[in-house]
Amino acid sequence: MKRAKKKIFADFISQRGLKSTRQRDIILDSFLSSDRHLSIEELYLKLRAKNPNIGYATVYRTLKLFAEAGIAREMQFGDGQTRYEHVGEGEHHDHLVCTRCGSIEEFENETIEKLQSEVATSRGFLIERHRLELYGICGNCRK
Amino acid sequence: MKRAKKKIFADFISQRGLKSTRQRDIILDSFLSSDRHLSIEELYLKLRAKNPNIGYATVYRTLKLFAEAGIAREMQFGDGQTRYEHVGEGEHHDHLVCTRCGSIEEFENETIEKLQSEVATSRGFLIERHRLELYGICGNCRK
DNA sequence: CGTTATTATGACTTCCACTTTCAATTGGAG
DNA sequence: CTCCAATTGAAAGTGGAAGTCATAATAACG
Repeated sequence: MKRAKKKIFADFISQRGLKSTRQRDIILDSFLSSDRHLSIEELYLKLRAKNPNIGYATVYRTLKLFAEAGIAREMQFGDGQTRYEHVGEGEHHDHLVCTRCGSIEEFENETIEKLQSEVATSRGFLIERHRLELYGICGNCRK
Repeated sequence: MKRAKKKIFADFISQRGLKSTRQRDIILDSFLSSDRHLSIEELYLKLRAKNPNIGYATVYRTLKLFAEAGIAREMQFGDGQTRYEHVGEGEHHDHLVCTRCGSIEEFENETIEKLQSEVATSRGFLIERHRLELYGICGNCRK
């Protein structure tokens, strides 16, 4: 899995005539071995712990590259920070966001997707993407 | 409807020991007679047309008050601006956001809501609120 | 290999949408 | 009418995103 994404990114880099650098490798490694839904700031701080001389702008730009390469996806959960989640193979999923501990779980539901398509179609609307988030208290916090 | 909301806000104001001011009245009027999903900036500009001496900060703070009073709701559609929509009586609805013209349509679908509850329940998650947005091209733009 | 044309990096600046501050003003209870 | 807390608006402050630019590093060529 990690190997596959590194391959994808390497290919992306060469196809675009970009360069493979130590920083990009470090950032990619760190991103791939992180929780899903990391913010730029969080990844930046995590990286700084081991690499005191890596810049915020580099993390920011590299994450954008990951998104362009298709191995990451930008997300907004209303906390004012952009978060990046790992992208599987074309899969899409929705989120359960805990308003107490901030944890983010994922789920998929085909029936919901189908109903969404129906709503859109009946209005002549062509869906490009969607977002569905349920905010509340997660199982852990309710115990 | 407008009358009812004015009443709600008036009650909110007095319950909290706040004051009724000319600015708040003007802003409330303007908000109630506007399209849904107005950004602070949009409402501010609309107000300035008639009242050149009303401040951005006042509009900003008043809109927050509306949200606290329960007559408005803050929304984010990824365009970097916070929008306020009118709140009906406890109703909730989802959105179709056109990525071309920026228009925002609303829809409701009970079956989807029910499925959401099922997903949450099966995970021990307690839903407080949710957001469902379909992004794409609206019927008008497709013509 | 060494050179060179590019691209990447990181410190710093700018931008933007709020958000807060503060001195002057204004409701409204008594 | 008085007095004081609440409000206002201009301006300054914030935080995260995005841009700038001189320096450093990489890939490709000779």
